[in-house]
Amino acid sequence: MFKTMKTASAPLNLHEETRRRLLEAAGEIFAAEGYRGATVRGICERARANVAAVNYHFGDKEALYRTVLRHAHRSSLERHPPDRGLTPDAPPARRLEGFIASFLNRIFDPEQPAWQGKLLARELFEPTGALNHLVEDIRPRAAMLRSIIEALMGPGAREGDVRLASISVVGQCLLYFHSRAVIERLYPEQTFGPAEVQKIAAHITRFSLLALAGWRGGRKKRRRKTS
Amino acid sequence: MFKTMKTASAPLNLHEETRRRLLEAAGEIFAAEGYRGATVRGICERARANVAAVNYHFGDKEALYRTVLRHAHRSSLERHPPDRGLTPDAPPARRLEGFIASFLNRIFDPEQPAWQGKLLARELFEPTGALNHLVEDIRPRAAMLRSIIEALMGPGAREGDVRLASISVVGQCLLYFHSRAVIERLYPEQTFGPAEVQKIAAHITRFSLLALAGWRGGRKKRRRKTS
Amino acid sequence: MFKTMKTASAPLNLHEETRRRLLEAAGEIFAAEGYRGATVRGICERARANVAAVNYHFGDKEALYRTVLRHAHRSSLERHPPDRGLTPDAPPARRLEGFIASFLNRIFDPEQPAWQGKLLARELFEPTGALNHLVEDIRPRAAMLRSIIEALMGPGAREGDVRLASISVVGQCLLYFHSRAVIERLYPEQTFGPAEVQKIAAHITRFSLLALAGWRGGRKKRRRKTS
Amino acid sequence: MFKTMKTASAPLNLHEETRRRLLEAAGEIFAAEGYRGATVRGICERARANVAAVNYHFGDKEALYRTVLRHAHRSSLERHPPDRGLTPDAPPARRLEGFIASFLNRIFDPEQPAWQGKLLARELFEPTGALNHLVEDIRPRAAMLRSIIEALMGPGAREGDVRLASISVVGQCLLYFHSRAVIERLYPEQTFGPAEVQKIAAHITRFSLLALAGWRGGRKKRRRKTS
DNA sequence: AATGAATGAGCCTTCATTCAT
DNA sequence: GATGAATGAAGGCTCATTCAT
Repeated sequence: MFKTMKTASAPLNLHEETRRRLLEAAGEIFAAEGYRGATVRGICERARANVAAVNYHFGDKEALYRTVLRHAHRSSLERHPPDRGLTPDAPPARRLEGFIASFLNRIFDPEQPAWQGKLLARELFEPTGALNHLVEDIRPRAAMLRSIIEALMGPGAREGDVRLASISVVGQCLLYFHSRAVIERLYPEQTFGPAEVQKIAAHITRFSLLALAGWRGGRKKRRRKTS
Repeated sequence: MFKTMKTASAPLNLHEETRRRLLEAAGEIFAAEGYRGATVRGICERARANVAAVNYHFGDKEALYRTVLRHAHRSSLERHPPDRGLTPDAPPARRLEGFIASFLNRIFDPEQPAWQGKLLARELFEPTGALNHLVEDIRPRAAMLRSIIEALMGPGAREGDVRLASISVVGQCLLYFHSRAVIERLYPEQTFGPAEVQKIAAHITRFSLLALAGWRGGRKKRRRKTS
Repeated sequence: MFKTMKTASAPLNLHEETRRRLLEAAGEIFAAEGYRGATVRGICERARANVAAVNYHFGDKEALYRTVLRHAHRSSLERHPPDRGLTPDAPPARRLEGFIASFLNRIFDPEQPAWQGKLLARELFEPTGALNHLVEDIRPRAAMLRSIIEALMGPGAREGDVRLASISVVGQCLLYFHSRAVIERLYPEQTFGPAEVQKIAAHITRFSLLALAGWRGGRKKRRRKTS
Repeated sequence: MFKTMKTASAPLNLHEETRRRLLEAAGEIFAAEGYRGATVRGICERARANVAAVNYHFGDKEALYRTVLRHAHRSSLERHPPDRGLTPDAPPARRLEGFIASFLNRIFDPEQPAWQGKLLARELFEPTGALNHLVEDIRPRAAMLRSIIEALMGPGAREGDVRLASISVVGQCLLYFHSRAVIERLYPEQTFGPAEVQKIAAHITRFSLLALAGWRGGRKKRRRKTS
């Protein structure tokens, strides 16, 4: 009985363990060197695995890359769910606040391995084809944000405006993701501890809510004007 | 002396001409394929030069890359001055509009080889030291934007708020630069011709102006409240 | 003794069954892909056996190949006896017809796994010693053909002529075996269904009988001339 | 002057010389090991060339193979032209004799490197795709043979019969090509010096002419009968 | 000065084989 | 006895670089 348990768990664990090590090593190297710059040999070496391990576990280099990318994005999403536990019937302003806060927390999560962000940024800026798969993971969140913004803009909001506004919101967050190095150099006194991140989230939320409120008001006014 | 004159006359022109063609070809290919993806052969072919021309003129591939980067760095901002010719005493709303429009036009300029921005952005992933110089070029533009926003926020604006607001404005623009690939996949119907870019610029301007106006109003209200 | 009985009963059947399946699968794949083109994995997969089964049952890939070759060697001629059941006292023309038809049917037999002949033929390129055994199997059939031809050529036939004529007959048949690929490319409309094969056999038979008849007649004529 | 001659001829010779050595080495190794069994590394080694030489001179392994194959076939054809200098208006019997003799001389040419025949035989029996190109070289000769046979069969010859008869003629020759090893073992006393080859050619010619003559006669007779 | 033929290091991948279970 | 996860040697090919001219 002991034996069967052993054969049923230990080898599986070894298998999974090797796989995990490969993913970890691949993530770091892909992030540091890019897809083409990374070498299967280097990844296997760092993972203390055989040269053929990548092909054995994942098929080929590209499949490994896709897996790493998805893994990074999903683990990040799981640690900071974009809805923050708020149901769709919560007040839209609070939902927006939750969305933005979770977004920023994802970006600045000190627990998340540094390579995950770098890897995602690389793929967003320099797509390799794996982006197509990744976008499918992004799509539902984009839809969620649009529904929040639609609620904030009011019933008469045009689809195009909702879309542009959602991009405006995301853009304010993502700048800290893509251009953090520049911001840190422009404003060295700016730090990104939990308190500061919360402040930034509050700012973006307020900035966006004000814009959206004004939009709604502006539409009304303009309507009155034109009518 | 005779020798240098010889090398400095007609042959030098050819020499320089080849060098120039190499730089241009390299820029386009580096931007399109990335550093690893670009091949020396491909660059030389497009520049109608010899296979050995890169090594002959620049030493090796990496030196060529650095030179291209420096080159791009120089000429990037000349075509689209951030103030769009507006003097500092123009109305701040118009100055903001000019800033945003010039920013977006730079990103989507179909004339300007797209690679210049791309190459600069690549520094964010693979800092080679050029980033520090780059930031110095950015600094005055950031100051200009802050001055615009300060004017829009009113005299009582806190420095931190101005800074965050300026980041909010820039973030809305830069998203189109960093994550264009994602946007194109999420919204395939979205195109980026001159008319659309103008629409986007108008949206960002309006979104930001509304937020800033609300901020001012909000501050007043809150002051009244707190006082 | 107990032990051997154990291995010789039910488990042995499974053992032998797997071995048999491996041989069959190997034969088909070796014939289709060649020795180098065949993969141990592919063979084991088709045989629904473990990856290591080949090494376990046969030692290594080459030993499997040799075994398959020997196997094919044995069962090749049993299905199409060269005399087609005709007794030696049948008319020689009919015996020739039978010989040729059986030869061609062997080549084009859709039932018999094509690989058997192919594997034997491969010996011609990569002699492994099996060729000598193969020739011994061929020898009696060659003798039979010569006796048929001798009968057709008449009593005065010289041994050298009989031999060359027998080669002429065999050559006409074997071309379809060795150069089928070329024939199919030169004459794409040519197919090799049972009806066509029968036509071909009839052609070769007629062609050969006419030649042999002419030979006999020619000899007579020439004798008269020279006498 | 001497210098320019040197630079204009020596490098070219070296280039061509390397190419030639590669072809020679490739021919031998492809013939011995087959397409898959041969390695680019091994070929380059034997040709005392760089590992990349094959890709440099021929593009890839397959292109090298095609070139070698064609080269072997064409050089063989050039040494023994199938028409043997006979014009199409020569008597068809003489043309057939020439065709067969040149075919056999090609097969038994002691000057031709042994690998050329082996290589061709391999490709005929185990096509790799290069055969499609090779067949285009074969096609005109097949047409030539058919025209000879048509002339011998007389004006009423059906196309199908002409084709089968041409295959019969070629088959008689090719047996010595494909199955020489078997013949040598079956009839050890048979040698293949120039005199014997001429004898064989004479036999095949006579055998075929008799068959074709009989065919013509047979047709006439049968016509009379059926009419 | 400028070329382009030639090089060799190194990449991804495949595959027969092994070994612990 | 039989498995299948894991190995490492080797293969074809690419590409930056060199060197004789």
